[in-house]
Amino acid sequence: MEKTRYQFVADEIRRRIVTGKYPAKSLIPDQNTLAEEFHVSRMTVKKALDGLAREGFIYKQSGLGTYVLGIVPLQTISRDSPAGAIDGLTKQLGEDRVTSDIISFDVGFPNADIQKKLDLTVNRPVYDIIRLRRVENDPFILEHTYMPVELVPGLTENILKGSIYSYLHHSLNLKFGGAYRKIHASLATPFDMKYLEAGEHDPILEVEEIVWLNNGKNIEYSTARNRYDTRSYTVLDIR
Amino acid sequence: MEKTRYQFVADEIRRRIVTGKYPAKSLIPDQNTLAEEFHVSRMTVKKALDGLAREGFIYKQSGLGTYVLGIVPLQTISRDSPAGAIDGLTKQLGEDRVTSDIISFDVGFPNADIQKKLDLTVNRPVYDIIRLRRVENDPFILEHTYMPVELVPGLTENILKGSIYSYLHHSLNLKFGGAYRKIHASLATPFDMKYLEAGEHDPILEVEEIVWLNNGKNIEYSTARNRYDTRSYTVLDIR
DNA sequence: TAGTGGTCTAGACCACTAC
DNA sequence: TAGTGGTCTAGACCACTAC
Repeated sequence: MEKTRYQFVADEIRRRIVTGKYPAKSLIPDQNTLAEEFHVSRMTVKKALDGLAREGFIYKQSGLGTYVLGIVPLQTISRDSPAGAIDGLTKQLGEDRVTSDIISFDVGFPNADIQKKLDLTVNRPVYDIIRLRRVENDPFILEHTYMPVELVPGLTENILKGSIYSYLHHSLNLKFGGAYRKIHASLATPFDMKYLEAGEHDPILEVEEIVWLNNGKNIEYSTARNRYDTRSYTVLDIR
Repeated sequence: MEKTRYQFVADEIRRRIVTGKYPAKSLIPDQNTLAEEFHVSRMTVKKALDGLAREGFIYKQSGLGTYVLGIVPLQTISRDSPAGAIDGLTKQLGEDRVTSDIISFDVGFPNADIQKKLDLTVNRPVYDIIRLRRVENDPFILEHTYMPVELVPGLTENILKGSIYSYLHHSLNLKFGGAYRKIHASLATPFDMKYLEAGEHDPILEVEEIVWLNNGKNIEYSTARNRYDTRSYTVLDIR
């Protein structure tokens, strides 16, 4: 797993910004100077800077130069979801802090809605999993997940108690392509009241999502529900 | 405003995907073939395809080729917020359908929280605006906006009744750099009940955001509140 | 007028995949 | 072994900015 040159350049410039060597609102050296310093072509420097611009570290203005952006007030509370959160709660919060109760774990043929969401025909079975994710033992997320059996062979209760995502990544060697999410506020159901210890009139934040692999196949349709006072969802939107 | 070559190529390939000339899940021609067809270099084709991959239209696999992604079930209800919505409600829904009631329009020195959110010192005045945005006359979003006066000179009630964003873009010629958003579910306040016609126990979806310009200056801190049954927030997250 | 970042080229070498 | 996309180069021309 060798680092490419543009990754090396991007990592180093990012480090200089984070450590204050390139202070917020200052101009960084121009692309030709950086190309000389790193012994790469200007195109390679540009590719590194393009990535940093997408991450929100810098902005480039043709004719003027490249500026360091003031760090966005990323006062992300530790339980907030980062923008690109696709790697599951366990990775986000650390393995020790997250545990999962399995509320139900079934297999069946998908109904019309799930067929559409997962892009499956009716005769392809899906897992139907409900878990309560706990953080330091407090109930945190009530997660209802559908996954095509054919893409996730060998799922066991043991895996469900830990991290599905780690199983997908490391054991099945699957790679994510992207996710489509929809965030709602909704009313607490008796289910929420029972498992999330929500009050009758507590609002619930629900994240509904479809996740697909880098080969384009849909791997998951799920809803994740939180009590309104335990979590927000954050998005960083550049350009 | 001439189109660049890679934009031309991207637009044409996007058109072929949308019209079905390149069907979902099929391989599109390789980069060399496309380069020949469009009379451009392979790097230019690659740049076009990189953009389409970020938009979620295709995925590329080294050694194999470039595939058309199945269209994500973008069953985006018309009132949902698209992922990159930064252009204001008026542009999103069309000028005819959106009107605004001005609930309050003040100027003052920013408190500590607003100073931090807008990266201002205390002696720089800010507008403090509360508007009720209506869609086809129904109350829709209760919007509380702070903006630095020095960046938005000449704001009037007339502008507030229409679209602030159109004023920023077309009259002041400002360009957005990005936004940081935080989405919450929260309890209805008496204010929500009065203006959004929310019931006492209706959950509220709140989008809190900081918007900055392409020169890195923060232009807006705002909260936008909706009744839970009128709007979701959607995010497309690639790779 | 000198300096900036954006675009574009023609060619090279690479790792990976399928056969 | 042939074909794919990824990376990288050295150089060119451009529009735009500041002086």
